[in-house]
Amino acid sequence: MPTPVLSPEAFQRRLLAWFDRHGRHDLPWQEERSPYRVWVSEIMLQQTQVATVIPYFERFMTRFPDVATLAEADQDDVLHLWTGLGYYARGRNLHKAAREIVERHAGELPLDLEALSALPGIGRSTAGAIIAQSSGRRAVILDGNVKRSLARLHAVEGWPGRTAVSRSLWALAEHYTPEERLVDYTQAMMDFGATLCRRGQPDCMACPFADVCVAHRRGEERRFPESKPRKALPTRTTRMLLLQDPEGRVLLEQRPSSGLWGGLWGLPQFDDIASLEAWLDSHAPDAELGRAWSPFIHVFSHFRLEITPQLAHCRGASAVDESRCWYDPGNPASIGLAAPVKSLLMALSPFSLEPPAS
DNA sequence: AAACCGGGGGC
DNA sequence: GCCCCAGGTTT
Repeated sequence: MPTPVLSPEAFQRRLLAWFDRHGRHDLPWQEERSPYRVWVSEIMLQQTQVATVIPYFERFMTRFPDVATLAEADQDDVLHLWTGLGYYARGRNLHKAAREIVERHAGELPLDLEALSALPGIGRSTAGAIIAQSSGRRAVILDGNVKRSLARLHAVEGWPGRTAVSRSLWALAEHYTPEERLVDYTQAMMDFGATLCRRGQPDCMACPFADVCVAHRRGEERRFPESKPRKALPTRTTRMLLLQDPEGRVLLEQRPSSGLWGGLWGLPQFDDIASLEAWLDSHAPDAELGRAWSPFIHVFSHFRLEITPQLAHCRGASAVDESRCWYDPGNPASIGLAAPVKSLLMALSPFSLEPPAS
């Protein structure tokens, strides 16, 4: 664990003094603090800011006032009230967990870490928040706001997604967590990160920890927590078949409507030369392989595609259906083409003799 | 355009 | 057990 900047008692004293004056004390789930209300609010807050969540929370509680009502509801009803919040998997998990709570826990949220985190959609931090907020028992939280605050306060190096960094932050969170006033303490930690130790503009002038914050003393508060390392783009490889008929037309296929190049027209694509040849055997038995052009790279936001164009020639035009057509490079039809396919076809046109540059 | 986020899931 | 991703929004 990084060296704590304060004793737990000093940390709690400063934080709670700040919270009493500047924290949020009138959120809907702060009145009538049942485990159920805290749970639903925590799930909603995982994905959305407080101001947006409030009306959704109110509607949800009116329609599903308790675990049993939620468990009995149709999933569609639940997702209907979730509409606009996004991340529907979490709405589905909430519903599924309600049914498990009815079946396995007699309709009451189990207030221990292990049983809570076994429920779908509830992990270590959310389980801690539910326990602390609804029972006042000691439990540790580490959501995004807390991670950011602790990382700055101690200048914890590295991206919190890394196991070692996460372990350090959990250890610090554990170190500072008090035995008393857990409801206020956990709310204070979340509020502190959300409203003062913000990601973009931390309000260090108003911060009760400015004198001990390592990042602030170094003038580097914006550097923590470190962001996810930009990974070098992975490279995938593919072969694109340029099958030409005697008139020089090229066979195109329409791609599936979703996914990469969804709905656009492209060349038949294969992972390797063997599957390309197998495809030719069944679709154009008279075709003869021509030469392969040198590979070139097409860059996407999340990967690089190394494309090896493979020429082939056939005598007659083989079967064409709704998702196949013969494309004349000298007289191009107006159809949507994937960018690298377009440059390949232009390279085939009578006015160009060379494959595209890489 | 990129960062963000707790949990789930793949390996 | 480690790492990556989904899925919308915020910056």
